[in-house]
Amino acid sequence: MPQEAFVRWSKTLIPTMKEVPADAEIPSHQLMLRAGLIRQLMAGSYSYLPLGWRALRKAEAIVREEIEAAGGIEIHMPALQPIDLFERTGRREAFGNVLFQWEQRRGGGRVQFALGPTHEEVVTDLVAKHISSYRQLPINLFQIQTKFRNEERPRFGVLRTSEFLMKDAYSFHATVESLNETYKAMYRAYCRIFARCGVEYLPVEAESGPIGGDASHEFMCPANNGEDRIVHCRKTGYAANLERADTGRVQPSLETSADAKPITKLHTPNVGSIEAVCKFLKCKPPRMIKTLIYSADDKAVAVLIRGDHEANEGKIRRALGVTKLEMATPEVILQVTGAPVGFAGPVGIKCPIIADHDIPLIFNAITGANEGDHHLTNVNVGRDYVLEKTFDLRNAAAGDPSPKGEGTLELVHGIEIGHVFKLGTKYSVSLEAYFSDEKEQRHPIIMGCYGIGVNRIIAALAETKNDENGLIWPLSVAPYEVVVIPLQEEATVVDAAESIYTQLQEAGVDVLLDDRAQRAGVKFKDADLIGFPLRVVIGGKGLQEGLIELKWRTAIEPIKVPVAEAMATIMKQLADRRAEEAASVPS
RNA sequence: CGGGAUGUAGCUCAGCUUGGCUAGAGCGCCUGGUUUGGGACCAGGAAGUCGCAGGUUCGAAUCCUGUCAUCCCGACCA
Repeated sequence: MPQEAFVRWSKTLIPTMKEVPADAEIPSHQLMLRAGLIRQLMAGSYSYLPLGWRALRKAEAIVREEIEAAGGIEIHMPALQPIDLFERTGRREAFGNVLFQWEQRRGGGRVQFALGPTHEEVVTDLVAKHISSYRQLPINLFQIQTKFRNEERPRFGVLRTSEFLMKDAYSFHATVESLNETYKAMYRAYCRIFARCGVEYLPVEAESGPIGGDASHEFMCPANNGEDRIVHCRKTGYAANLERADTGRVQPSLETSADAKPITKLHTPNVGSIEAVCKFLKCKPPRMIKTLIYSADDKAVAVLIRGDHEANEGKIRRALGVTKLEMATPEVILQVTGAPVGFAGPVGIKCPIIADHDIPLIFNAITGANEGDHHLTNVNVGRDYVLEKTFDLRNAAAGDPSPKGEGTLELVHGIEIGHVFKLGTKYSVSLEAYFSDEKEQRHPIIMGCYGIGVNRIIAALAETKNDENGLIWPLSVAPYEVVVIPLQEEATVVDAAESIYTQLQEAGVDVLLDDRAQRAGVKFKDADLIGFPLRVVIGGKGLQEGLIELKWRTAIEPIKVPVAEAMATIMKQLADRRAEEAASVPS
């Protein structure tokens, strides 16, 4: 961070709040507001005040350093983009309402604009125009820039906003091997970035699109208020987005159990949902077979899922080998089941059936009777319905075996702070970014893309690193590393504080002087709330004994040092703490 | 977009059920004084078209209708 004019509390804008604003619910939002880091303009739009902006810029600087070390070349592309580019990649429709777009008069005509939600189109177009030979590849271009997304529902303070700072990098390659190499380098850079910022992170396997395999990883910060759900196995280290996670189960026996009770039809008037049936029959959802009717490439198919599980449409699509999958209409359901919605079951249904691995394990199951207002009980595999094999068709759940063969999965919430993705040639083909190889053969350029939500690094830190007194910053991204607090307004105290403050400033330490005419309690409370890593207190009493006081935000007790040794001690402690933080950064 | 809640001073909120004089409190802010190592005290003061519009009424922060905004749950989220 560049050296800047001395900053005194009284000359900057740090509007701390004693009370919790009514609109903020989660800790990061409340604390960032109370500590005076941000202020809301409207839903999903926040101003970054001096402290918040400083933290954000420090995180940004770390991101820039590491991406450059990984071979990234910084550019800056316009947020304002022609809608035409999104038409060409089909993403105008894919983004839908998320894309900010409008039409405006210009010259004699009308132009259609969009605000960039991300820059695959713009960067691919740029590369298409200027790269034509394998000799120019690979190249890795990145920028740190404001992105715009018309989120249907911005929420959680600064965690989900319609305008945010993103580092987006795009790599271009002649070969998949080259892509894999850059992917690995960026993956490593991401680990270093999050470690340096002091934010906990967990790389998880994510939906990978057309390339498959290990083509996509999300970097999650485990947090109770995170919007994403991930499964994690402590024993094997397996971690994946819930959408994507394998469950590690195997196909069970499809034979009818010997002591199966005879099948029985029950009258269940107006009781359609799983919940309602359970209440009516006084049973638990794991004994129910949920029969979901889908239209798969326009053909009806029944998907059997245990009552307490969630169907995973991606897995169903893959098991069926279809591209189009949607819930069937009530008409189709009536046709294949002979009953209104809510009473479907596998027994006697007039369409193909596929079942999740857990279905045959339900002994004496309860399911719809394919007849209005009726359910069947004691339904058993083999005797009452036949399956050739079973599939993994549902979201993983806590307690499932890890796909790595040992250990069990647990479910945790996470804040997505980064995403690396092997794109392949989707954008290069649609935007005609081709290169010629050494034999003059033309190929679409192979791409990777890599995003980091810089605001989310700060928000994730605020969300996960705090205590009842306020925020707790690591040195690396703290708005200021040190706050110097003179407790009285007597000249001796003020002079001593000014002296330390000036020396720290000259030594390159990021320091703020709390020169307000406030009582000690107010200054201490604010310092804790904001979470400056180190607090230097100069008070009349201590000064009489020739002592000043150092207190780390994370420490319980302060350290008292003679004035003459203060600078040396502070510098030493800062160096130690920096080394400590650096030790957690992977090489 | 469906469901729920809330809009009164910079912040937190009371007042609204049962309409009635000049709309209140605490914190913050300004002035003066006393204080001074963990969100001080006393005295005085500034600050609000009660979200907005319409309606009912002699009279509306309060009742009715509409509208806007914000928050929460859900749907959505390259």
